[in-house]
Parts: sequence; C-alpha cells; structure tokens
Amino acid sequence: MNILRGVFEVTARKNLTIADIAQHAGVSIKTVSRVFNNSPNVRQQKRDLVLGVARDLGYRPNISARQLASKRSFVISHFHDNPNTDYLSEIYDGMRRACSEQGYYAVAEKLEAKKGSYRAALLEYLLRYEVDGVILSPPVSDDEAVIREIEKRDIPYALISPGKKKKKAINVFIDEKNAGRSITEFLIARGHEKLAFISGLDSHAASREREAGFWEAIDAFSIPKKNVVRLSGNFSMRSGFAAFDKLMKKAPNVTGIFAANDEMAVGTIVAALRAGKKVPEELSVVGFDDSPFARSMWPTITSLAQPVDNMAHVSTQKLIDWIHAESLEESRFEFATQIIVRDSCP
Amino acid sequence: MNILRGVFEVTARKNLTIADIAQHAGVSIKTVSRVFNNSPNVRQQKRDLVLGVARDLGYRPNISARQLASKRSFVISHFHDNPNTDYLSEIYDGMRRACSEQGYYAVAEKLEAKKGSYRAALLEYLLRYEVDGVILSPPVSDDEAVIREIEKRDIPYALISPGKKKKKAINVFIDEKNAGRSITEFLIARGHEKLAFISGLDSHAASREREAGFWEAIDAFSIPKKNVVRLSGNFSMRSGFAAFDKLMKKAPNVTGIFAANDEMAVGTIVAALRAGKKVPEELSVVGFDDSPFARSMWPTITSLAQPVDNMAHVSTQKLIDWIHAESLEESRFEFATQIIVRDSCP
DNA sequence: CTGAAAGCGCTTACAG
DNA sequence: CTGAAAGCGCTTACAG
Repeated sequence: MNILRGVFEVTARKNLTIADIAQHAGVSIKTVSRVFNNSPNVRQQKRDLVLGVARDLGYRPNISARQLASKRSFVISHFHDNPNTDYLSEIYDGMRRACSEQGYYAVAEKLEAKKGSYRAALLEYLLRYEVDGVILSPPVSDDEAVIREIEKRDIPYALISPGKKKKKAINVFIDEKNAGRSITEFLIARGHEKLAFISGLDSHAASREREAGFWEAIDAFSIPKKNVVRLSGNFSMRSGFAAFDKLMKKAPNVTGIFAANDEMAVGTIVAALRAGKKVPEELSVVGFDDSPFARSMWPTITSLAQPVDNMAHVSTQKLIDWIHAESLEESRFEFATQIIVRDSCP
Repeated sequence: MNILRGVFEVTARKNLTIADIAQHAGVSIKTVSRVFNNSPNVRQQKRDLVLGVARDLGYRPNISARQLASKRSFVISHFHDNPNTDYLSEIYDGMRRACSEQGYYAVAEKLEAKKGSYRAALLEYLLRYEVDGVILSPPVSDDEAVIREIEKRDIPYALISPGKKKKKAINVFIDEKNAGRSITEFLIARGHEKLAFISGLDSHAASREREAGFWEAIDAFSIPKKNVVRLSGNFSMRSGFAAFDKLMKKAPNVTGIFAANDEMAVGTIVAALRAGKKVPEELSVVGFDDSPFARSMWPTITSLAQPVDNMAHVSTQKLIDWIHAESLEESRFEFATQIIVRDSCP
C-alpha cells in the first residue's frame, strides 16, 4: 500500500474553502475571490501568490456557492436547430473545453421554429432559465428576431457562421465564398471542364456564399457557362440522389461536381454508383464540411474542412471574456479552412 | 474547473423562495423542503397543498442553494464511448427530459479506454467531480472494472443495453436476441432462402445476441446451413462495403442480408449498387437501430428500431428514484422493439 | 409529524 | 487597493 496515496485522498477530500486559501496566503477572503474572478485591482504579485497557494492545496471554487451568492448562472447556452449531430457535437466539445477551463457550464438546446422564427422558443427558454451568455449556430444565427431579443436583454452572445455579421456580437466564421472558390478551383485544377454545383438550402447564407465562390472560380478560369450546371438541393442525402438523376438528364457529360455539403456528396456518389458511373474515374465529387460521412464513405470524399471545434472553443472563450469584462472588445474571428483530399477527387 | 458539462435545469428567474411558498401555504419552510425532496412524513393533503401553491406561484427550487446546502451535486453523468452521435444524442435527450422534470443536471462524458478498460478514465473523473448517479452505455456498460468502482462507492447507476445484467443496478434493454430473430424472420417471410449475416464487433454483447437470434430463425425455418453466410464486420460503413465484396466471392446468390447495424447496411447497399445489383429487386437488406441513415439512404432501409430516447428517460427516472429512496427497487426494464419497413426490404 | 436556528461557500455592497 | 459583515436559498441536525 502506498502511503502517499492515502495522504492524497485525505487532501483531496478535505473541503477547502476560500477562507483556507486566504489564511495560507495571508490575504483577505475578498482578495482570493477577486483573484478567482479575474477582477482588476489585485497586484500581480498577490495574484500569483494566491494562485500558487490554491494550486498547492488543490483548491477549486465551489460553483454552487458562486451561483447562489452572485446570482449569476455560469451557464452558456448554445441554441441550434440542425439535424447534423456530428456538427452539433463538435460545437459542444469546443464549448465544453472552454467552459471547463473557466468554471462555466456548457448547455445545448434545440430550438423549434414557429412561423419561421425561433423567437418564441427563445423567449420561453429565457423565461425559465438564466443564462450568462449565448451562442447561436445556423440557422438560428440568422434569425433577426432572436438576435433582437438577446440584444434587448444585454446578454453577451456569439454567432457561429452568421449570414450577416453583427457589430455588437462575437462573430466566428470562415470565408465561405473563398472556401467555395478554392474547392472549385481544386476541381478545375484536376482537369475538369464540365462542372456542376449542387446547392444547399438557399435560406442558408453559407450555401449562397459557397455558390458565389463556385461562380467566381468558373469566371476566373473562363469556363463557358454552357459547360456548367447548377442543381438545387437542400443539404439532405436524398437531394443529392435527386440532383444526380437530374444531372444525367440535363448534362450527362459533366465530370466534376461540387456539392455544398458532404451529405449531398454522399447521395450523389451513391446515385452515380447505382447508375454504373465510376467514381472518381468517370465522375469526381467534392463535398463540404469534412463530416464523418466523408471519411467513411467509399470512395472516401474529398471535402473542405472548417475547424468547427476550434470555432466553438474560441467563441466560448471570447464570450466568457466579454461576460467578465462587461464590454465587448474584438468581435470578428475568421478561421482558415483546408481541403482534405480523398478518393472521390484525388 | 467546472464539474458539470451538460444541459441542466438552471434556476428560475423569479425570485420566489421556499419561504414564500411556506407562507402562502401556511406551513413551515421545512415542510416545503420535504415536499420538494419527496421525503416521507408529510401528509398527502399538505403535500398537495404545497405543490398547488408552488405551481400557482410558478416556484422552482434554486438548484445552487440545494447543492450548497445538501452537498449533493444533483448531477447524473452518462459515460460513453460510442462514435454514433445520433445514438448519443438520443440518450442525452431522454436523460435531459427526466432530469429537467426532477431538477437534476444531465451530463455526458466520453471516456477513453486505457489497456482495454475505462477504469482509469472513470477514476480520474470521480476524483474531480461529484456525481449523484451514473448511466453507462455500451461499450462502457460492459466494463466490469468500471462497474466495480461504481459499486464500491455506492453510487446508484443504470446500465443501458448491458451484456450482463447486474443485480445491484438499473438495467434497461431490449431483447437483442429476439429482435435479431424477428427481423431475420421478416427477411425469410419475404421469401428469402439464401441469407447472410454481417456481424458487428464481437466484443459487443449486442452484436453476439443479434447473431444468436439470426441463427435461431435459420433453425426455426429449417434453412440449410449451406445457404447461409456469416460475414464479420465492425459496425462501420466501411466494413459493410467489405462484407459485400466478400459475399460476392463466397455466395453471390444470396438475396437477403441482415446487417447488425444500419451503417453496415448502408455500406452493403452502396457496394451492391456499385456492383450493379438492384436493391431490393435482386438483393434485400435489413439493418438495426433505425438510425437517421436508414431514413435518408436511398433506397431507405428497413430496420429494427429500439426506443433509445425512452430507454434513457426511464433509466434516468429510476435512477433518481433510487437516489431519493436510497435503495433500489425494481431493476430490470425491457423495452419493445419494432420493425420499420422501408424500401430496402419492403 | 413540524418548527427555529445554524450553516453550506461564495459575492457584494459598504467602509476604509 | 483591501477588510469585516451581511446575505444568497436551500438542507440538516436538533428539538419538540
């Protein structure tokens, strides 16, 4: 039996309070509290002293007590309405990391739209629950009525991939147009001259931007418009199947397809295989999102990846900074994307 | 710093306290507290009175205060290690519903196995965080070392679809063998006489049971063993592709396939389409789980559905009952399954 | 079965 | 910049 282990357990079990830290560090309780709340008005030297003592003793603030005394919730809620659970769980992971670093709770809530707006669902939530900060992801991040309600209440908030960036918000995003352009250029660079674009929902700003990038690339490479087809999808796998069938009627000689997300790319590829087309030999397909689909399909799918986890992490961190500072500093964070080359367009 | 990672019920907005309710109801504070903690020793009449007043005034207990005073966490943690985010999010939804009804926090934590066990990851978690109850899902629910540690600490826990049911636990499950048998019989009833089974990971008890059900059906219908093929997969889409290719070499005349989950069914179908086989005309495929895949593939996939959301809801409810009662009553809950008939085997 | 009092571990005015 | 005191809304012994 290891002696140290016993000692450690006792130490860990002991209910250390802010008072213990204060005593050991030789400062007041208030000072310790200030340190743990990142308040100004503590000399750096004292701050380091307190933090050092806390670390040595293994102290962690009691969240319930903080909530009770401060009447703050230490909750950051992510409001979403997206069937893509992979996307949501990446956001959640990013939030959770940032929250757990700072003593906050990460919460996820699916909102249901009524009459095209999430406002009612949001209000119902805010009536019942207290939140210190809010994160919105598409399509909720484009709901003006929701944003108005949040701003009205002065709740710090962050928008992930918003259609319109907001001045009084934290905005995290990729350059969707540029990303659409670059993956289209990738397709063109692979020798494709007859191309198709499969759109997502036109109500999603991201889809429109990706399409704009597609057309930019077409222009930049002077590809004749008659060699290009636009098919409308809705982000679902099924709409990818349908798009392929339409394509075969309208323009069977197309060799390169850019689908605005991976699910549609999967649908397109399945339909193509079913029709006897070889992928990528006869038809190359690229997607967007680098979802698990893209990795697990066969052929695996070349896709444009955005750092969702990191975007969520940064937005949460900045949100917490905002909550503490009670004012917003920098508000726009653009993230780099990457083309993940796989078998569907090698 | 933060313990809680998940969705939970935050304190109510209105500042009603237990004292307000006590005053309005004309009882003591203590009595109100008892009512909200489902303690015995309160007459039913008083209980109803208090509950009525609380409802009328819109009172909800302040969780932070409860935590602080009781030194309980009001946290229920779900430990998992499953790449299927759809499955996890269904569990989470069920937990969340039950938790929010009862003033608990629902938390989800992915555990990483070291040397084949989740024990180390669990211990690390328990050292840092307080939990009042635990839910384990496969494959964590089959980790004996994990279960031992939880029992050693007398933490109430529930097992979702465990390989071995535990006496001192809440067990929620479907009859995997029977489910495997019934969907195989469905396949046979559709006229298929040459069949294949694609297994999941053999380390998952569920996969073994589903297979046992498959063979039961084969026996029951006296299908000659030479007309039956077993292919081993690992639950991934890719292993479904591979299984189909193997199948074409070993037994190209098979007409009905039972894949132990939907992802492998998708893989099989994609490979079949690619090989020019028509689904379901030349080859029928059934899956298991009724995942979003099954609904969105084309052809859509006939699949066996289990009520995951409800299983999680019930296990959470029963867990909370156990926590309150400080003793375990009924411990086994079997759920009915359903075959969802779709295009891949109509 | 029920009440009055102490206390959980923090933060927040209020002083200095 | 820092300290002493009150209080957040509950639960928990302790009485009765």
